[in-house]
Amino acid sequence: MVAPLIAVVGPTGSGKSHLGIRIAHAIEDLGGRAEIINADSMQLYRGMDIGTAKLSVAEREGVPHHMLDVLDVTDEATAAEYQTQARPIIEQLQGSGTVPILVGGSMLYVAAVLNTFEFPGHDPRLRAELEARLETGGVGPLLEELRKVDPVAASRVDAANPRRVVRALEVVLHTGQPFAAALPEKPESWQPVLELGLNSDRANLLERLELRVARMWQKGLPQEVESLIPAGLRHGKTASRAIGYAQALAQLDGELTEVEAMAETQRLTARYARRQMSWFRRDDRIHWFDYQDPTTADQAVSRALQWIDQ
RNA sequence: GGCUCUGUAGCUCAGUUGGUAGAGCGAACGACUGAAAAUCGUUAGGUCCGCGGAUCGAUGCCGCGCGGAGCCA
Repeated sequence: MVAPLIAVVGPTGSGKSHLGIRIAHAIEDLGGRAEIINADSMQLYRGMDIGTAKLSVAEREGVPHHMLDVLDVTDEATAAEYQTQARPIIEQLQGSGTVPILVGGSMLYVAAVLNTFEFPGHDPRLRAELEARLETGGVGPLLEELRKVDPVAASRVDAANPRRVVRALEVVLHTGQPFAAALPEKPESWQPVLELGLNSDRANLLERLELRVARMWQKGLPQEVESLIPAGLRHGKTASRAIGYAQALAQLDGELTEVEAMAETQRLTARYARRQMSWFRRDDRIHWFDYQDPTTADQAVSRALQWIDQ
């Protein structure tokens, strides 16, 4: 009997982690087993706890968590790598009758697991070379070259987005195959999944996020960041850009005052939440719940139990 | 009290030798498949501090107010 898959998504600060725990406990109460797979790109990093709102061991209430603290701050996190690691864990749990609950808000990471998609090849050296060329010559020449080697891809990529052009060229030059550069109309599910979404009205979410950031500073985010500097936080390609961490670093360097660092973090967090929603809104598998509604947790839990039951 | 500078989008500021205005950031919305807490696109915002004057025409020139900054007494 293969256990069914559940996912909890939504913008930062909407309470995904706690809902995940609630659902896991509800399953345990019925004699089943459930474990959580983190789908937050920044919670992958060891030592990044306060700024990523990572659940402490106590807060996990005995529910096993996977894909947490698996990277060093100097490692680069990528959705493709995440996909290759998270999927086997999910399949393994399912094989042993344990319900996997994917919890996280990193849009591309969630999609990489939930949708049928294989990332085309990657070549770090070629990538670095293309990025260097972008740095010196701008997108123009790169777009020109892409036009020569793959006209179809060139006409479909977002020409104004250097990152997309670089990736398209990387894929074509590395694989020798044309690059699709466009997604299928309708994403196909990797396997059946119950996707639960947590959100509320934006004004309320913004209020919560502001509080949350202030609390991160109270809990000592700058100190956490300082302790990660010897580990190489400054040199991490992805980790050093994490919202809150970059600002706390700037504060430590005297480039921002504490007030400015917090304000900047609040601003970026709000913007991030919006982008998350603009991504998740398109996924019509998601059943949305309002975190302000006191019956939400119960409703979501019963939905999950129903899903497992069938 | 005197002198100088200053008041333009939510914020910081450009600008118009007089023909009713723009950029960055922010906001709202969207895209997105090996950096996604990334990257990129679209749109909406303005009695150009107020009143009066000369002018065909003022945000711009002149006068008088009001607000802000600095210097001198």
